[in-house]
Amino acid sequence: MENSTKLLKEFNLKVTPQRIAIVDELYYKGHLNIDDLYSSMLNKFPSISLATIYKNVNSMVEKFFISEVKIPNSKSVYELIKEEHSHLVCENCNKIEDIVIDTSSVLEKLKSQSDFSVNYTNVVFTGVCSSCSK
Amino acid sequence: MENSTKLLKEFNLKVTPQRIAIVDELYYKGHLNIDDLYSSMLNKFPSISLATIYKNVNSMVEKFFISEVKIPNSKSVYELIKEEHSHLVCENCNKIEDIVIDTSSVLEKLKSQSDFSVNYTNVVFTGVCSSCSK
DNA sequence: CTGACTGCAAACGTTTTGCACGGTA
DNA sequence: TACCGTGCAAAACGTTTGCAGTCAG
Repeated sequence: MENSTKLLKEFNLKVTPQRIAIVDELYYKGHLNIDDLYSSMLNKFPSISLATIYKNVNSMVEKFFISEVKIPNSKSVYELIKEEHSHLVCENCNKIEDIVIDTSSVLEKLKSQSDFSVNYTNVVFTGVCSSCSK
Repeated sequence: MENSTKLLKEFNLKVTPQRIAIVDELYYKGHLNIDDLYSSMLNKFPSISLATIYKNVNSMVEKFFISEVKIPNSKSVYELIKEEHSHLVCENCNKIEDIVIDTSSVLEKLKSQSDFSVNYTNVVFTGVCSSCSK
């Protein structure tokens, strides 16, 4: 069975061709906003509705299968949930990369300064990617 | 001269009673979303328009006087621009606190892993604040 | 005095909803 | 077969725009 089908079942989402395509697209592209997703889906399903995109994205978010990534000064993108990671956003080409960075040193500092108990650490680096800085 | 008036002038924003009130409110409350800001303003200016809030917030953002803070799973809030800092968001009471944390250790790690050149580091910690965990 | 700001209403873009139909389990 | 997903159209929502009157510089 294909990977996307398996994943959808694991997250208790009914398997439809549209959903498989959304998962495939997120898998290959990594980060997509609603419009990108809609454009891509239109290639495969010329009569797909934007409402279908929204409904599916929303139910996938609810089931913690995908997550919304809020980017400063830009539209939100969606990505498949995986290991906790940070994001690199290029101001020049707008590309978003994932990077797994050990944030324990910052968490230690926080613990020494505050009584706040952290469940989730969100880090977004904005700057210029290696290909753009060449 | 009051503080807010002075600040508005420094940022080349014409001083109006509505703008002074917005700055005062942001100064005292720290972080406010558009609706909170509108509600507060309605107390002082019963006929203020939402459009006025938007127009002022937008021009203040353009002049780098205030900034939008995007919070995972929640509405954006606005704050006066000051020293770079991170945010603590309580999942329980939704309060947002500022915290100045040294993020150089994470930047060092990033530098050793990638060629990305960082201009701005955005950190949001989500969890439970000290008063809620009591 | 001039240009910018305000408040109102209309317009706009984005997201959600209701419904009839079709597909999945 | 029963329920859920799809596509369409309409509705709802948040934000922006245009305009006439007013105010700040």
